[in-house]
Parts: sequence; structure tokens; C-alpha cells
Amino acid sequence: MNSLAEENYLKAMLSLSNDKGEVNVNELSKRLEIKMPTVTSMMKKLSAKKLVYYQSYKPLRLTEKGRKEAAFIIRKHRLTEMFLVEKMGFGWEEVHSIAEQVEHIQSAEFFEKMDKLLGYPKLDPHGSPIPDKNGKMVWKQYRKLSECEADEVVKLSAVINTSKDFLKFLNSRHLSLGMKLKVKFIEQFDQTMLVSYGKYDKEALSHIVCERLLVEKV
Amino acid sequence: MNSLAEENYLKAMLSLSNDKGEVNVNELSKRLEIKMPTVTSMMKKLSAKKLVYYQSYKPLRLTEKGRKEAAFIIRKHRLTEMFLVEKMGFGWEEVHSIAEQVEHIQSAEFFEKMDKLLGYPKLDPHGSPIPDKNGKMVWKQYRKLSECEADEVVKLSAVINTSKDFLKFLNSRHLSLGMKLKVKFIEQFDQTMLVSYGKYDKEALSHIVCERLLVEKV
DNA sequence: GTAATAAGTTAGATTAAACTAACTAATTTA
DNA sequence: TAAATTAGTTAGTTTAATCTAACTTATTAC
Repeated sequence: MNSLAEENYLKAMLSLSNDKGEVNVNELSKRLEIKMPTVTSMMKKLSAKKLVYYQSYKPLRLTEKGRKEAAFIIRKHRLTEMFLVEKMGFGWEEVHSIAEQVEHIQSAEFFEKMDKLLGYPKLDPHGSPIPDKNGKMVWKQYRKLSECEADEVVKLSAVINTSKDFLKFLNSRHLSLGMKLKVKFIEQFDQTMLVSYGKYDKEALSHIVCERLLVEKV
Repeated sequence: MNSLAEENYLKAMLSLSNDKGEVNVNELSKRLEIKMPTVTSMMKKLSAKKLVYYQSYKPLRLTEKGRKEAAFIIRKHRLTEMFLVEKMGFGWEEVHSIAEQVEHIQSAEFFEKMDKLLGYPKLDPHGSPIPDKNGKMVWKQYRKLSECEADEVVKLSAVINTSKDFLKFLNSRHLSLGMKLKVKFIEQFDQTMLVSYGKYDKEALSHIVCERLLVEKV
């Protein structure tokens, strides 16, 4: 059994690891808001538990065991977010911090029940994939809205940032998943996009925002 | 904010305190399975936080603040048990250990939502009262089945022990809350009771069991 | 009412998970 | 390529929560 702290390291490692499955101590340190020496010593501990490959000054990698345990925590997190939205009536901007706590509950049946009640969902309320019971998780091939060109029409399918503030901002602009967006104009100067969707004809969305919106072909 | 450990001490204190609101270090130590010196030092800490009145060699008492915080944790525990049974399809024997973890979640809205979805229940699945938002909790005037006399007819309204084993035993005898029980005979030798209920005519229930069944007048 | 037992406390050690200060290795830049 | 910067490690400290051993106070039993 892993401690709460250990679970948080594993989860952060999986969500930060690149295509090679590598993470740096520094990145982990920033994400977890824990100083680097503490991260190093935890890596040695997780290495002793065969959850992480650790070699001094080399990038960190999860072992297969570590990756599975991390995926299972993310599974619990995302199932919880879905449950909170679908079964308990929360808004998508409210669920992250609750799920952050619920994900550590030790009870396979609890999450099995959620999964079943939700009808075995594949995506969470922010469009992120829910890992399956074997720890398998596949991201669809989304593009960032910021990478689209003028006149393109796309569907908003996921958001990168799940912070309350960002999601409240999207709510205030009546942006939600599944919506069709049309890029009307891109300001060369600062990459601001003018987008039409729903009742909005030329809504200005900053580059910062457009980089966090994942879209796919309609 | 109180730590997980602190919350467990507060909860145990409230559930163990007698009519005078007193608990002993020893009782707490046994309930929490934590050695007495550790309990003493935690009491000093909680005393510094104005949650407990502590004087060397005197019985322990919660302050009003401590009592409220303890009641709120018990509220969260019992709402969770009710939610697990009513909304997620768990059996009453399965919910204790999950609720033991969920009760520590910090999110007033989460438990407000549960409460609302459940229709503001007054009792949990084991017949224990759910403290209200002000920390008020009143036990109905139940008697133990073991205190009943032959020929009495009563209603099973609550159980004292919520351990999985005990509740599985009750399940195996098809005993559940709300059931009408008739005491047919009491064995003087060992206090075993022969009880009729449902399809059972003379079911033998040991003293140990009868002491854990709370009943009221029909 | 004293001796035995139970309950409670004090002192000091341990472990997990964090920190800072100081050092070393790797990478970037001029 | 040498210097500066950034990343990573080592050593030692801190805090929360636990423990054991030894001691003190309170209660119970004869």
C-alpha cells in the first residue's frame, strides 16, 4: 500500500511524463510544490519499492508497476469527477479539488460502483480519457485551438487546464464541450482569435486561452 | 484545519464520552488502538487548540468547539453511509470502512449535495442519528433487545456495532431495521433469546447479539 | 489502611515527509 | 571552450505522530 504522499508523486509523474516516459526532478518539484531535495529522496524510496527507475542525474521514469498504480489513481480521480458532475449535480469547475481527495480512497468496489452507475464512461467532464481497469489510457488526437487557421470549423472536445478559474472563465463565455467553433480571424500581433460559436459571432479569445482548448475535426 | 489524526481523536472522544461528556485516556487508547502516551500527547495538542479540556490525571472532555467539530465528522460519516446504501447500492455491512475514509473529505458542498440528494435523512443505515449542521444529535430512547422480557413485541430500530462481521451475521439471519420481533423465550442459563420475526418462528440469538440490537415499542 | 493493580505521565527514540544550506554535475551562453 | 546558469544531490534539521521504558498517581482489594 502506498501513502498519500507516494500516490501524489506517482500521479504527477504519469501526468508529466513525455513521449519517452521521462520526467525531470525539477518539473516534478514544481508541479507538486515540493522542493527538489525532497523529490530526490522520495524517488529513492519509490525506486526501492520498484515503482520508479532512478539513477542520479538521469531523467526519472515510472516502472510498469508504477505506471499502472499511477493510472489507477488517475482513473479514480476522473471517475470521481464524472460522478460528481453526472450524479451529484456539480459544475465542471467545482469537481477537481474534491476529486483530488476522493482519488485516495482505498476501495475498489467504491469506484466499480461509480463506473457502473455512470455506464462505463470513457471521458471525464473535461474531455480527458479515463484509464481502464488495466491502466490503459489513450488520448484522442486533438489539436489546440491555437494551432487552427482562419475559417476552420472544429469541435471543442477537451480542456487542458482544469482549474476553477479557467473553467469559470469558460462558463462566463458559455463555452462547453461538444460545441462547434469557427475561427473568424487571428490577430497576428498577439495571436488573439475571434471565434464564432452558439450565440456569439466574434468572441475574442486570447492565445493563453486558445492553447488550453483542445479541438477535433467536425 | 485539523489533521486526519486529530479528526480521528475528536470523533472517538465524542462517540465514547459518557453522560457527563467524559472519556478516559485508556478508553480512547483502546478504541483508537494507539498507546496511552501518544493519546496523552495528542490531548495536550488538542487542548492547545481549544478543542479539549485537559488536566493531568483527570477525565478528558471536549470543549464546545471540539464537540461541534467531532459532530460534524460523524455527520459526514453517517451521510456517507446513507449515500452509499441509498444511492450507490451498497449493503449496510459494506459501508463503514468506506465512510471512515470519506468522512475526512474537506468540502462542505460535497456533503450538502449528499444530504439534499438523500432528502435530509435523520438516521443512517444502522439507525444512528445524523447530527444536523449545528452539530446537534439526539438518540431516540431505545432499549437493548437483551433488556426485553418474554412475550414482548418490539421493533428493531438500530444496531450498536457496525462491523462487517456482525452485520453479515444479521444478514444471514435475515434481520433488518424496522422488523417486528417477538421474544418467545429467554434461556436463564446464558440469556440466549428465542425470537420470532418474519419467517422465523424460534430463532436463537445469543446475549452478545441481543445486547447489540436496539429496539423500541411497536 | 496498606499493598497490589490499573491508569496516566514523562523522557527519549523512531519514521515519514517536509525543509535549508552547501555542494556537484550538466547544460547553456557568450 | 571557459564561465555562468540551471538541475540535481548530500547532509543535516524540523514537525507530526507514533512507539517503549520507566516513573507517578489513582483505584481496588484484602
